[in-house]
Amino acid sequence: MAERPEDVGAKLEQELRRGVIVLAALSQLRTQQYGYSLRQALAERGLVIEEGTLYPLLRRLEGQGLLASEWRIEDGPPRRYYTLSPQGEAMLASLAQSWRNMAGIVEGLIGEGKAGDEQPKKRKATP
Amino acid sequence: MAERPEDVGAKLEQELRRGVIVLAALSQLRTQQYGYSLRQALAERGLVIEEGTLYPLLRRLEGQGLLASEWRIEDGPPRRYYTLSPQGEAMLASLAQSWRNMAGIVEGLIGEGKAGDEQPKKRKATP
DNA sequence: CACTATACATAGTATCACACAGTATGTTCG
DNA sequence: CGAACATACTGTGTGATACTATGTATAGTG
Repeated sequence: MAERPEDVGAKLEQELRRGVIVLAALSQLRTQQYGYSLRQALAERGLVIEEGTLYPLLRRLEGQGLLASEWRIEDGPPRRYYTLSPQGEAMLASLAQSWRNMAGIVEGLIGEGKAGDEQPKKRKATP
Repeated sequence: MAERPEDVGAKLEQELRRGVIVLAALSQLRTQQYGYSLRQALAERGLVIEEGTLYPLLRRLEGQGLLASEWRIEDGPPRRYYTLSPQGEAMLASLAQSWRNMAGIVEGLIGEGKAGDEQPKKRKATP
């Protein structure tokens, strides 16, 4: 079965989003949030994450010690509020660093070749 | 079992790399390359991809019609050379666009909160 | 009360990077 | 020559995880 190109594109874009999700979530949890509000905050900024993705993610990150959570009751229904733990902050800093590094590499990759356009280096047969 | 933080970090970084791999490979295949040389080219630019990842990836991308390949014999052992197909070029352009969009979002996310630091918007109870 | 938005949770599926192992062909050097 | 190493590709198995779909419950609204 030949896959439709728009499916392929969607899948690749999803993969692109995938690696970023954790970083995005952590970055927003510098201020305390509950899951639903976090999801909306991210969506507002252009990053849509499904509920079935976000909630398990938050539990996972908490299990890894990057987040701390507590139930709280205020206006509406009980909500589970999350914040960065100290390790979470450290991880966020580290991840942000990795991201910037990665972004630099990718920028270089997709930028080059427009001009330049050198051919692939042939493995030297007789040095 | 508590996961060691460096494992967690490594895994997250890997996830970060994951989404980028296809884009990186496509970007380099604007010039014809074989698998091994592609791997080296990417490694030189700071993106290390395992063989067990890259080779299947190339076959997959070819299966999706994004790449064209041919065996060729020159100096050394037979090598399978890959290049972008027209659809591959289109996909590369599209993905690069997605990437830039994503990069902008992430940049905004990790940049904000340093200053600013507004508290989480409370869902208005009475709209 | 029915209906919608909010809020969280879980089971099941599919995808995919990587580890690991294997095959085979150069190249180098004692 | 032949042992060791780099090159070049292939294949299997596994673990992690994003998403779909579905379920539960509460709060506000007509």
